[in-house]
Amino acid sequence: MTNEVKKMRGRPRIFDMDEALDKALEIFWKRGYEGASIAELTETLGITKPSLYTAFGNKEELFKKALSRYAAGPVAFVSNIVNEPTARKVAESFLFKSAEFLTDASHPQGCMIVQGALSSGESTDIVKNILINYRDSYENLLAVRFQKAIVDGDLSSEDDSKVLAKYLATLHQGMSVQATSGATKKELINVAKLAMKIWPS
Amino acid sequence: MTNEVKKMRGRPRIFDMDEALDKALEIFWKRGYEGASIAELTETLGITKPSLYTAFGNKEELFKKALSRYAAGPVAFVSNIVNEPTARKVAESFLFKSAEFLTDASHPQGCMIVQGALSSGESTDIVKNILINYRDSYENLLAVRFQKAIVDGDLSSEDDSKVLAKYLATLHQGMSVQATSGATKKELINVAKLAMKIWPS
DNA sequence: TTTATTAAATACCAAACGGTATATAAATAT
DNA sequence: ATATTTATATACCGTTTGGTATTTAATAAA
Repeated sequence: MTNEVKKMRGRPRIFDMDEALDKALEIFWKRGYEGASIAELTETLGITKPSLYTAFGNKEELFKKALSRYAAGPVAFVSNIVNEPTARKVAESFLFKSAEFLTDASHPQGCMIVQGALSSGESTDIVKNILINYRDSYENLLAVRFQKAIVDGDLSSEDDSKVLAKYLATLHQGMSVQATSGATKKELINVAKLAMKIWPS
Repeated sequence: MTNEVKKMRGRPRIFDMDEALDKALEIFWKRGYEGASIAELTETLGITKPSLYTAFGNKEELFKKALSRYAAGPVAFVSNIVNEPTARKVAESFLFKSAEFLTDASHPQGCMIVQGALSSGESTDIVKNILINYRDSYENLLAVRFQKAIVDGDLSSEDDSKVLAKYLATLHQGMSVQATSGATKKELINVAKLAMKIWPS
């Protein structure tokens, strides 16, 4: 029916926005929000500053878009984890997939949502809070899933879904720091195995 | 014998270096290396830039000195933890004291050694590596202690001292991120309690 | 009292920061 | 063909960055 290629009005963009966004994502992932300079971004994307600004708004907007792409791409697996049949499988999947993902050599080590803006100047408070919300959000996803497991009888009513979720989130965030510092996949898997020994059922 | 007050040669320094270092430490702790600007540092210390530079060298030197002070002061307890009588007490002490320290309202939340320079520009690679070494160093302190515990019969020969140490270090680093993101002492203590359930002996 | 030494205060530096004004080029709509 | 729209490229903006040259003040040694 309608043509796939939209005929836009003005001069056509010379670069692919999604490809550019992927490159920007990699810079932000590696450098953090503050550590990624517009200069490095434009060089890596192969475009000029005005092109970057007309396409993405400003640095903060670009970061937000790269972050959305990160959430929908590399770490999309987290959202699916809650579909595992048991709470134990959810926890295992979360820890082991984290260990693998965080040390994967095909992209920067560690998690962008964890390290994107931890300690930085006052000017980055907005970005810092966005990342805090993301972290809270996936921790909450786990907590809700474990609460359901308690109702299902999969976990005991004496288990604390929120504490279990925070335990996993804490491990994930710690593993992210470890990965950035050079820890190997093997080491993190061993940590994950050990961590799973607390699992109640 | 020798006088306590050294009579220095030139014009006397108008400020106390240790007090200034404490203030600098707090800024670096809160902002990270990159996020702490010379402007904020001089304002907080109440001294001018040339005074800061003659007293401490440059930003990197000041950071290193603040970091030494941090290691010898706020987190000195970590070095003493290995003196606990059993491996279990070492682990408990490490996790519970971390939970308390990281959320203590009397100073910035989280650990400077963890968050001082995680993701940042290329120019901070030296500082990044210094912090990695600090983290490796205290993880190693724990590993050595647990190896001794294996020899003592306090831990089984089937336990892996390095994995146990990395497990604790990972939790500490994760708790640091949690503390910075607003987690309470109570929440982190619950995580620590849960984490201790894996303990082999 | 002079000299040497060290710190203070003011003013300044080049470079990098995020961001834009201006002009031009390339497309569609009329 | 012309007008409109949007992206490009070049050059520029003020601000902030970490760091200093220069002068002056305060002490101890000679």
